[in-house]
Amino acid sequence: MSAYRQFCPLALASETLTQRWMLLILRELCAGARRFSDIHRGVPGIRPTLLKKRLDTLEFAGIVARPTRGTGSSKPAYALTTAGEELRPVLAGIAGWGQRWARDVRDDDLDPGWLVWTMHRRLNTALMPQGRTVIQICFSDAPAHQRSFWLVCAEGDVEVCLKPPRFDVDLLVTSRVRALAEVWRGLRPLDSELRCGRIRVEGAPKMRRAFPSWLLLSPYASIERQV
Amino acid sequence: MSAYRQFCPLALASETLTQRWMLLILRELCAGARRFSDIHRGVPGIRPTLLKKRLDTLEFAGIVARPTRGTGSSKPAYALTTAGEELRPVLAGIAGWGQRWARDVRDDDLDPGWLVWTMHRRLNTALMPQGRTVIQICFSDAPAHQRSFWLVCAEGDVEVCLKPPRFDVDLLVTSRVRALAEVWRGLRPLDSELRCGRIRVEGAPKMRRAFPSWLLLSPYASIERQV
DNA sequence: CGGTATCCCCGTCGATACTG
DNA sequence: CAGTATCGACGGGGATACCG
Repeated sequence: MSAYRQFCPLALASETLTQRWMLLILRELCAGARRFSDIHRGVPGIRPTLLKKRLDTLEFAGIVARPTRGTGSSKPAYALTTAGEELRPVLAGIAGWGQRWARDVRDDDLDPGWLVWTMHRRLNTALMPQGRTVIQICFSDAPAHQRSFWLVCAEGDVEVCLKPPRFDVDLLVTSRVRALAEVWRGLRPLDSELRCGRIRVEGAPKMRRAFPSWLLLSPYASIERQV
Repeated sequence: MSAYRQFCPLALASETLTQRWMLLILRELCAGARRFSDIHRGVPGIRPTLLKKRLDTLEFAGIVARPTRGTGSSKPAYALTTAGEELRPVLAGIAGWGQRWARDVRDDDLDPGWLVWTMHRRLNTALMPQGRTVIQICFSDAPAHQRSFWLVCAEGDVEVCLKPPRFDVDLLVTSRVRALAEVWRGLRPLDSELRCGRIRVEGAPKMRRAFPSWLLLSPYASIERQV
């Protein structure tokens, strides 16, 4: 993207921030992603080549730093600088506006894999039973290769598996993609979806009752949509 | 720009907002521009074709409305909807971040015409003498065709002229482009630039003394730069 | 003033394959 | 895991000219 040739602070900020994929990459970094592959999982549409290029641009702009660079450490990582941290409220502002006013989602936008990936960072593990909890999410209307996902929760950590883990499933959640996505977005309350059967939960009664408390929704779910 | 295919509110908002020129067009609308040519003067780099296309996109997205559309009125105008008004704090957030953290401006970015255009909306006409006040701005290092501009202030209204108006000049301000731009951006105080002669003001003593109070700076001038 | 029409270039991005 | 190399196509957008 060539520059705007204006010294307005909005124009200067835009040069970097409005490049394609940039805000989504920053969203992942704000959400705590540090490794290349984790950032990529949160922005699956981008090619690795381009992701690398964007990360280099962010580093050059002083928004991202690579703490381990040059240390020979085997764990490359990306981190937000102070300038990057200050983008948090900016992104929150854009997202908040999007929650209120952006277009409706199309079926195209409903990527089940991404839904699970973004959910996995917003599970209240503190309320889960001791030890390991395995939740299987089954999307009844998804193509075979992204029908089922497994969330393995242990010691406050949540891992997303695309194949059945070797552990027993404690809770099976079945739903169409859109139904769960709309709950996630705060457009419908979970309990009403459970009551009318659009989302079903199977497992031990204790687990089933606790499930709604585990599921933290999108950070913007509480902002009321205007359109 | 093709869509991101994510139902994240940030992604949905980005689809429209991160299109090239979009934020600058919205900046002009937020600043009060209503007519096509006024928007264009604030974003001189864009082609009319593309500007029209972007405005249509904004209208389609519900951010801009055309109150006179279909009325046969001869004064076409663009206006922000409620959704558009709610972008104000979002743009202010991005610009505020830019003021603190964006790259330094290059000589390329120092368009004198744009500086005058953006200044003309931030003149404190209430403090000016009754009747008409004409300020000539002369950029000593600018190419001939954008060396001089005239601000004609009358009845609370400020007009930018590229050619000498038929009225006498009350105040002549001479400066290099960068010097005035840096004052505008809040990087240096005006009075020190006046004292050291990097910016010179000629005219009746009363006018000369009043001038600094007329010149409101960039809305972001008071935000301290961090880099 | 407020746009259109047309042409064409070049940079961006996507696809695929490969590597330390 | 964390990228790199190479290639090709597309389309956004820049330039110029024109119109009601």
